[in-house]
Amino acid sequence: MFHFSLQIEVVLIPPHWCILYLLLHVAYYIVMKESPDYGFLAYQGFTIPRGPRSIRKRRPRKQTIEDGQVCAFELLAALAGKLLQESESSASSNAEGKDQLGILGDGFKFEDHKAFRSESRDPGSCVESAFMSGSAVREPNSKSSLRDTLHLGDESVLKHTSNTTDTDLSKDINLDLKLEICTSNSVERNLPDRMEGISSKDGKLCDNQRMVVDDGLVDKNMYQGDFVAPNRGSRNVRRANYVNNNTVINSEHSVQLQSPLCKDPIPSASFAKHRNNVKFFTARDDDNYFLGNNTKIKAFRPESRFGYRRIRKILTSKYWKVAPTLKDSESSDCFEGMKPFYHQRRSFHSSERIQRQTPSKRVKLCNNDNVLASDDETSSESISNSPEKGVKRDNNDSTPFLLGAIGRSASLKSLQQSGDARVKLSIKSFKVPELYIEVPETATIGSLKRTVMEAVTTILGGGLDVGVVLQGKKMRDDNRTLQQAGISDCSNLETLGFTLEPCMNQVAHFSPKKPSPLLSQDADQRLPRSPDTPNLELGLLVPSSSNDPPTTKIGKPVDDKLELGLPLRAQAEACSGKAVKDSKALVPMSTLNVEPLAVVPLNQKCKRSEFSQRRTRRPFSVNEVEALVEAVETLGTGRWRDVKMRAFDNAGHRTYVDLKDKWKTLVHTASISPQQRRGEPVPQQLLDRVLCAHGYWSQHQSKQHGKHHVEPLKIFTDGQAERVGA
DNA sequence: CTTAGGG
DNA sequence: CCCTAAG
Repeated sequence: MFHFSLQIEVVLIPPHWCILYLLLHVAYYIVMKESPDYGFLAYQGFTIPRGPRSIRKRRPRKQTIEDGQVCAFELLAALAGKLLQESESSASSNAEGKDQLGILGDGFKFEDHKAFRSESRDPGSCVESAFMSGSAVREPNSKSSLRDTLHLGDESVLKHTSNTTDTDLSKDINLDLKLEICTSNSVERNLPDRMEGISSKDGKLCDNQRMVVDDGLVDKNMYQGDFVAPNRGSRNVRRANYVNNNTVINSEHSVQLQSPLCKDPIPSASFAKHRNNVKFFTARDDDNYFLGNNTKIKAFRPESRFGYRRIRKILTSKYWKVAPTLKDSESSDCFEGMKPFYHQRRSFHSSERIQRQTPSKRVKLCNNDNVLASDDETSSESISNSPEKGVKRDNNDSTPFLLGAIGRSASLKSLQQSGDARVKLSIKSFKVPELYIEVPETATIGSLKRTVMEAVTTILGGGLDVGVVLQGKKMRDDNRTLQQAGISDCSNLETLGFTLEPCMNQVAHFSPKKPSPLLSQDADQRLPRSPDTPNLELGLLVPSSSNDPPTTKIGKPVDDKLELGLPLRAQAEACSGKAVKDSKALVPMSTLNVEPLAVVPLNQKCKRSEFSQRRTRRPFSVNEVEALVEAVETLGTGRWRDVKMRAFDNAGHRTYVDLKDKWKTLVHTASISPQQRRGEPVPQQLLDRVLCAHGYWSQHQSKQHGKHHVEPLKIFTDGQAERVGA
């Protein structure tokens, strides 16, 4: 049970822009709760508990601590976010959004790695992978360590919202963990990994602290990320650099954290694969923090673009229900990449499945007593929140520790300025991908902790994408504007949720083959699919406050813009190149797709939309239809895969089955009277072509492979079809 | 994994 | 869109 929360600002993009930009100011806090109550160990079987049955039973954190056990793992993970802000228009609006996020600064605390070391007492383990909160470190016995560490509270949020300013926003991260214990398991390995970071902040948290994470699993290679933590108030940021080539950050405002490079060389070819570049940075001045995440995880088996469905399937149906033995060939396949991490039997897996996970409970960090509160509600949304459950802050305000639901609350605001509407929202928590952990029964609690930590760090450090869920539906189309998705509608904000999920590079729209190393898959996904869009450039990266030099978070010579911008642009270029290749490349559905999502009653969302979630509906735009028609005219109706590649190659969604289905409906649509048609009207001309092509290919049996090349019927247009077909 | 169809 | 049976 991890509680993970963060705050995100979503900037609405001008209507016609096809890019969805999210700027995430993310602070991660991960806490792992290992209280015996969990019963992880209790499970002998292969089934894994979905989550803590009863969190309430858990003992207060402090107690655990007292027991001398590591109560929680705290992890500061960096997550990347992309933000686009239009500088010009934003200028005016910035005033409002200015002090929005202060998350990182106060929210996190980094500790000395010494503490960690002290922590590692596990006989068998070399290093304790647990993260201790700063306070904890200092005062191991302190019960309130967590609390201190985390400055999470509604207050901050509120302040934030109110733009009061420097308030800290902190978030917690909730993770649902599944543990699988195999009796037959073998020895665990301890691979120390460490993440080190420095965070600065003016507030309560110690500035210049650094965090060291020891992750047994992670190899040096695994984490080759840079974590940049925002430095809000501190002038001096101290930077710990364990990484070989770390750059030092001198920026006053920024701090850079470098993720762990382990000294321990753990030879594993597989590790090489896991490289993360995580950037965690924030800008202090304008209060805009950017989290850049450049991570790429290959741990997961690459999924073909066409195959995401498969994964989905796996995740969704049978597998997820069955407690993950991972015996499944399929599932193992999916995760196979992960295995290398754990040499022997130890392994953890994370998958999208998580998202569908049901009844997982969320644990929230609580106040002074370090109590963990659980949120019973379906994991599905970060949306729902239960402030009431939260514990107060140390301030003893009665303010609930946790923020309200994501998007919910006053913090949301949309204003129309300069024609640019903005949506502001805060995210209470992120859902993190499910983790599968396998440890021997004989493993010690400490090793279990380490294992979890490893898994968590691996996941967080390397491969998460942010998912957007609206009304229980995943918003998969990154090209869609918030407006189009209906997010602009204030009333819907409550149903807006975010998830962290394993990245699926493969699904990325662009350069699926291999994303540029610089780019994070994250970025990938968020990039506008169509290069055509003039606005691409804009979108990318203009930091919300373009004027915020402070954002220089990156200590490197490069300024933040560069940091972010370059990669993105590069990618964009790549894309465009590709696009060029595929003349059929679809034009962003942007303008055409106006169809907002139906508004679903809030209640519905709770309804475990989490698991059997249907893909979000993405009506085909006219452009897409045209591309489809064109492709079918050329290729015929039996080669959907080819059609897909030809015209929708870079449309991450849109499987060939989708195309086939669409064609089916198009044919139907074309055959009915215009009055009976619904949805975005398809130009009659296109429908005519549909009929022509349909007729033509029906006769030519394009589907039959035996057939030789049938002439594409590009020739016809309109009325000529008949003739040709004959 | 693809196709083809039904739901 | 989903799901599945069939290549």
